[in-house]
Amino acid sequence: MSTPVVTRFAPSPTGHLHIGGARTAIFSWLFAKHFNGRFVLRIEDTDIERSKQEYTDSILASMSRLGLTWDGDEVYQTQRFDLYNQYIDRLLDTGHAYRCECSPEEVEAMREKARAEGAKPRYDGRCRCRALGPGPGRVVRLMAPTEGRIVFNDLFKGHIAVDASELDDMILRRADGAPTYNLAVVVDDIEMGISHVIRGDDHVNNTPKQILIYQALGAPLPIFGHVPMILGPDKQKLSKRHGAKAVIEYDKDGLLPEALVNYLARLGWSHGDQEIFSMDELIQFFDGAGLSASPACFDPEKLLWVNAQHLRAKSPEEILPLLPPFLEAEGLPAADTTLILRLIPLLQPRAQTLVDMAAGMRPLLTPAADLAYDPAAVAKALTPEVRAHIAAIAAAFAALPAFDRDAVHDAVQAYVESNGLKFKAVAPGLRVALLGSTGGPDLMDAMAALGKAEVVARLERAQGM
RNA sequence: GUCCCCAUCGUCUAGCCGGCCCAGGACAACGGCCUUUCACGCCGUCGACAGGGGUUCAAAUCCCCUUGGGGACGCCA
Repeated sequence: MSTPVVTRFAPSPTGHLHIGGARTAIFSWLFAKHFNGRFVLRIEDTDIERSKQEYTDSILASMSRLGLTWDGDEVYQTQRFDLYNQYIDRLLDTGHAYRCECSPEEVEAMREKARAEGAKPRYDGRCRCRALGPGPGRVVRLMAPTEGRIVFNDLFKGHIAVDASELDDMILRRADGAPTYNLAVVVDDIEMGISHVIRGDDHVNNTPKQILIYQALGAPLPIFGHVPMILGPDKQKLSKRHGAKAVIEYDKDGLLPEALVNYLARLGWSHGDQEIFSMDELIQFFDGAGLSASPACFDPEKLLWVNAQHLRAKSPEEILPLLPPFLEAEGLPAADTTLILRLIPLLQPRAQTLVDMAAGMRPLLTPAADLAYDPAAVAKALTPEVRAHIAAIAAAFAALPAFDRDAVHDAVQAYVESNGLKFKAVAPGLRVALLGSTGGPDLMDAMAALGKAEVVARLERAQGM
């Protein structure tokens, strides 16, 4: 029996969950799900200055929203200082760590010196052999090996090697007694039984440092997998102006969570030529292979397209409950669910987002009396002659026993034929009279959906425009 | 500055233990078909192996250099 797969996502609650972090979480989650493993969540809140509860809440909400469920309760690092200190003491006892009393200023001077010499800025290890005991202002540093190479095989990037001389004796415990990030991460990943550390690319350089801690602790190494960053459309670092919004923002834009996940997963990863994936398919296909080793640019256009595909694949019943907030935002009535349910299929091929869909319903959901008419369209399509035809068609409609698509279509067709007209002669006028403008869904579908009374009312009102 | 990583159409990518690739798919753009409109859909066009050296009968595929991009160098995470 092979070791169970356990992956994790470890955000710091210093902001909302952005798409970069979400994408990392998605890959970590998919990997665990693919191998029937566990996926756990750890809140790295040791930076008390910047960490906020509201961000933790927001991140958890975003995770849930995306369907990235986690196993067990979240782990908070601030609650585990005792644990970290036990490990640090162990390192001290075994001679893998030592105390250092150099001030931050002194260390900075060392770094400056190294920089000036064209070397990597680092602490020079001057307290290594002093065997200092506990004392105010003293930190604990790792007794790092001075030579050799630290190598590991990254799940996504392959072989990575760094020379030990590049690393210095990193601080494990600060002067105020708080553990340092790298120490806490290693302790937690060991304690939580993480088998695969899947995280952002910005941590590749931390990995050799952490490996040193694992080795000092005599703990087995997990497998590391660093997922490449996302860049803005201009290849620059992703920033707010590129649409690098928090995950929750996409809800407001009318994006479906499964579409966001699909897009983000497909960004930097592929499975043949397939573009659209359900969650289940992603789990089935993502086994860690095929993830690109280079950063990818975020493309809002394609996100929209992916969303449109998911929107079209849904049933009207599935979309119905998602619509009210968007209709309200448009100032449209959301109460008539039977009507809305009939309208959804008409808008599905015409909308990329729920915002589009709600907006597209405006001419259909606005009561006849309030409908806005586009003057240019009225002038062009509603000539006196056409108005007469429309009046006659309205009368024919009024006499119709049934008002389904076929009945409406036949009625119009019969009128057109008996008057020696082309369908095209009345259609544009009918459209403007009905919807106020020239665009929109199929005429017959729209009329059938609106119902006889509403259609007749609209056609009559249009006579006065 | 030093170190690590990366490099196929504008973008996401397939291909990458060499020949099936004068490089395939998708988004975007453009053109056409369908059509009462707008869309959807369908068909088509434009468009890439960063540059230079090798290795080889043969390189997008292997090696080296250059260039470019990203990341990292904290008593932040």
